[in-house]
Amino acid sequence: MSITIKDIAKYAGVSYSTVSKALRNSPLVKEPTKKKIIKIAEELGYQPNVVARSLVQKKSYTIGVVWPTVERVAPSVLITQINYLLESHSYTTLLSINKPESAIATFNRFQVDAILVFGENEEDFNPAKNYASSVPILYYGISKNTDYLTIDVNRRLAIKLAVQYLKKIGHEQIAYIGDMSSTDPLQKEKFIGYLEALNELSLAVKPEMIISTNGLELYDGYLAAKSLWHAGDDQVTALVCGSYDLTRGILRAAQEQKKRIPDDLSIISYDNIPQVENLDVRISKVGVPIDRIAKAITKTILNIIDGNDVQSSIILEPELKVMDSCAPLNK
Amino acid sequence: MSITIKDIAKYAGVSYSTVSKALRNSPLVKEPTKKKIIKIAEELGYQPNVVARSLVQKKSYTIGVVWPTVERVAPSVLITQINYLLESHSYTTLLSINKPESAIATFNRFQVDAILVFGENEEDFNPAKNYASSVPILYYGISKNTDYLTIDVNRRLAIKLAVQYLKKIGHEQIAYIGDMSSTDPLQKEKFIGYLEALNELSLAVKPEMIISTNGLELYDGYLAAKSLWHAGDDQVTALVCGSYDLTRGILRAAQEQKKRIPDDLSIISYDNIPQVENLDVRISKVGVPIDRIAKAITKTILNIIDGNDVQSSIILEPELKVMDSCAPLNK
DNA sequence: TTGTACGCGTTATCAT
DNA sequence: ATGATAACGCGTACAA
Repeated sequence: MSITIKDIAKYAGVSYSTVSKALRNSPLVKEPTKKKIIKIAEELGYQPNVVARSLVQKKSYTIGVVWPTVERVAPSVLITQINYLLESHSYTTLLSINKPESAIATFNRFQVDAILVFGENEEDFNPAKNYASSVPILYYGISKNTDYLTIDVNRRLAIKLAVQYLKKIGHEQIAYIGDMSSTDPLQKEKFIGYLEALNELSLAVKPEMIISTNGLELYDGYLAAKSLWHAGDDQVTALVCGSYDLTRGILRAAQEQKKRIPDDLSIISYDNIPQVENLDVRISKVGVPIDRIAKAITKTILNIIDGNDVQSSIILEPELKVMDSCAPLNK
Repeated sequence: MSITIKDIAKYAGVSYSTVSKALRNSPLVKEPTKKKIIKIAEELGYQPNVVARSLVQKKSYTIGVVWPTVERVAPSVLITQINYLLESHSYTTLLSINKPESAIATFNRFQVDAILVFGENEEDFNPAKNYASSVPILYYGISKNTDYLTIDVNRRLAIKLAVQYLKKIGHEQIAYIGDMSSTDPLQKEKFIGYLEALNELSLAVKPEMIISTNGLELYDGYLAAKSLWHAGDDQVTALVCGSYDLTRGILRAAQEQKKRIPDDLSIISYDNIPQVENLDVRISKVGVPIDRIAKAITKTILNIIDGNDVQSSIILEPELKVMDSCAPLNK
């Protein structure tokens, strides 16, 4: 049985409405009384009951996050940052790992102020289902065009930027390593970016320079890099890689094969996260910086809650950051 | 603005308390009225307001899970199962990725019925801090002995079982691959189990047969296995491995080195999860089966909520499941 | 069988 | 500056 403002009131010899005001730091309470009440509250270990508060305020200062794939490591950095940013705006973040439909229902019953849905493999996900929700929902990482509020990053353009830059510094034999095996449309987007870029730059598409991995783990990248070189053709001078973990694997393979970076091979990695620069070689990276994504999502959520107008479909544009892993090609 | 039982009452031409009873399937309401009310509720898309309900019932039918390490893949299967089991008991699971202290405070304000804390690297975690909580807390994966309610698996015995079995079928050169580099006490426990088993069986401890990885990823296992064989000593006839992902890497390395399993090498892997059997070779595994852990945790939580007596420190004992990856040693 | 009234803990409005 | 009181949505004892 936790203690309430009424307990504090009895203790302090004031009415409980005064306690409420004091704890909310209202100017309608005299300084000394306020001090006294706050002190008592602390002593008793008072914890405001959010349930009662949100009942009267119709606001819970809580954001529900639908997180159906705990298994996937990728967006975890993102959710961590969003959690932090929202906290600094005194919002609490709660996650549900249920299926979107039931998670959204849960959050509705909990009267959260907004719901953030992380996209997953399309199979059991379909925003068109139009989940009944009186709470505004923001979707992230949904490739489909929908009538719903979405925010996402431009993966296609990211890879294009990488290819374009490599061409600009003289490379023409540019390989791509990424996961095209899965049904994940997000991965496909990147590959399309690669193909489009080659086309626009009038570079030939060579099948042996396209390696599809069977996953997004380090080892998958390691294998892919080895198979790229196994062909024995050392023509490849530059490489675009679809994710951070794959890049790590590629570096390991390069080390093993005594390939020097960037002397023998220039590399640009997708995933604009700080970790990329902490690898053995400071790798060039492309994509929307993760903190920019986190900020954009947080801001959008707060806007939605405040009833401000928001674009129904926000696309974040990628940035290329060139580090040590790229060198011009001298023929 | 979501709709309430009052809206339904107006619509159905009854009082709202009748609606409340009908929706709770009370026998005090006539069947036809009940049917009618339920139908209307569905049509209007009524969602009971948990906030109001838990205020009056002092029960939210919600379990808070403190999940400070979204990044770690390991326990994600576990939380998924727990979530499912609790759901089938009509409890909702909510996660917080905040630090334990603030997550616990949050869940207290939300009046959850119980809190489940997943242990993490000890650094910023210390149950001795005695977080103020009027809600019962259950800790999982805390190695330290505390006064708090804990439930955990016996990792040390698990590895011992593996070593003992290998000895029984004739092996004497038994290697161990695991992560001893981190400060994670859970990993250390496993290693201690290995050493104790060797001692008890009067087997020599050979440093070259103990490979410490620098992580728990597939690639770490791959590297470890290679370095084990690189020593050129092919004396090792059996191997105990500290985790599922490491085992996957070891298998890859074995494939590459044309080592046959179990003919050239017997393997037992820690982590008693179904996935282990789906690898190229059906690997023997040891540990507490994940669904048994999930069931035990769920049951304990429900017991705590119902006010039943629970052991303050529950230890789950491991099982060894021998599959294709072990063969007797014929000298 | 159905309706009325009260309380859960809090905030907000009005009166003192 | 402080206190009394009505709401928020729901469940339940009690009255009808």
